Amino acid sequence: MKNSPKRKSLNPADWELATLNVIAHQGVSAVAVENLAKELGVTKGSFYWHFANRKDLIVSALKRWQEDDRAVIKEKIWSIPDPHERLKAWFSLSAEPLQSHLIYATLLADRQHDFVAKVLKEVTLERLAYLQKSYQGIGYEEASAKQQALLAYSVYVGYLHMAKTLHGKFKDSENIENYAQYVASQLIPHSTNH
Amino acid sequence: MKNSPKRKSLNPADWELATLNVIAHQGVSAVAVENLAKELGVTKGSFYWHFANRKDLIVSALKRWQEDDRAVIKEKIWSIPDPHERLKAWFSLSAEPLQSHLIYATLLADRQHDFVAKVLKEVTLERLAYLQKSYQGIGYEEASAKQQALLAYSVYVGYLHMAKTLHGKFKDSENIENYAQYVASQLIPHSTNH
DNA sequence: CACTTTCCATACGCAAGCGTATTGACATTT
DNA sequence: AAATGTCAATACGCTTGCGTATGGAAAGTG
Repeated sequence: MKNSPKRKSLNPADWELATLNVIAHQGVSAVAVENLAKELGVTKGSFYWHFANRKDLIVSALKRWQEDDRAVIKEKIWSIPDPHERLKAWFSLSAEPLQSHLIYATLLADRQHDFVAKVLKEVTLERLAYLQKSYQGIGYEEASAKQQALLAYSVYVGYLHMAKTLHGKFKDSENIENYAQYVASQLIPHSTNH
Repeated sequence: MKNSPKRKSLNPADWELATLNVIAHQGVSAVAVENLAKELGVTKGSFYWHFANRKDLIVSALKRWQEDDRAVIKEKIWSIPDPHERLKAWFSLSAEPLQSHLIYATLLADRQHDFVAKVLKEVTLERLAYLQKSYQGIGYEEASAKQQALLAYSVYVGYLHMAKTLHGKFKDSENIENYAQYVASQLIPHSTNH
């Protein structure tokens, strides 16, 4: 995991990415500047040149994650015009092993920190709004679309945790693609308009 | 939150319950013996008489939680003979604001610690097995009952997190009972045998 | 009343981890 | 070449929190 031999100077992005990596696998509380420094092949002295303090780093990293994630979803999901296909794409993407999912799941854990809770709430509400819109697009009225979006999103969140918690018992015995198909079939009513 | 004026001697159970309380609201990593001691009106000296170390305390507390939770669910859910009613009761219980739910949700977060992961996996597999059995009881064949159980359980887990993440925006605007009803209607097929 | 158990207080050592201060190496600019 | 800016190393202080050592009070027990 070390750096390439010929090291150029580090920039904030390097620290942020390394931070997101730690968050994804060990949570926010495991973010330690001295460890990160070691991982990046430098010492604390470097860190405090780029960032004011630890919180500054984490907030910056989360901001980066939020923006990147928003961009990906915008491009891969919300760009799809047909709401039915869009929902299918959503469930499909949910099953992909992206680091972004890992981070989201971990943040759900670390929401004790207020700055985490803030980002989390924003992202969640944003996604729920889009899901709701999609369901409205296939014929649900506003209130029921809201409920259905919440249900669908809960499945997503639950899936993330199950995948981690069950570890082997899950990925191996059940075929993930299979399961994703099943979930979609249960949560997306069969196309009504074509 | 202090103790009653006339304090009797503390026993391990007192420490375990206080620990579970902290876990429910702030997570495993927030369990600090000196804080617990202060909360219980004593000092560390007392703690290390009852427990070998911090990990010992947490493991004991989790064991207690696991046993208590198993007992409650066994009594309130698995005692119901009709599988259809049993599933309804499950979703109903899931929406109740029990501390046990809080703890479960928090443990999902703190599964970085191997001893947490262990308990978590046990509990989850146990619950999944029972859910699967219930679905088989209403006519699902084994494989699809397994998938459906996983789906239903994911909704439960997702719900726990949504409730926390969305905070006000959830409990207020939407009626929880309403939502629970809706979820049940989506995840339990209408009774086929009566 | 002695004596032992049980429970707790006090004081200490120690490691992890944040943040600061200072100095230095290298590159860029003037 | 000198001066400045950029990035990093080293050393230090400080807090939190775990675990240990030891002594003491209260309650039971003979």
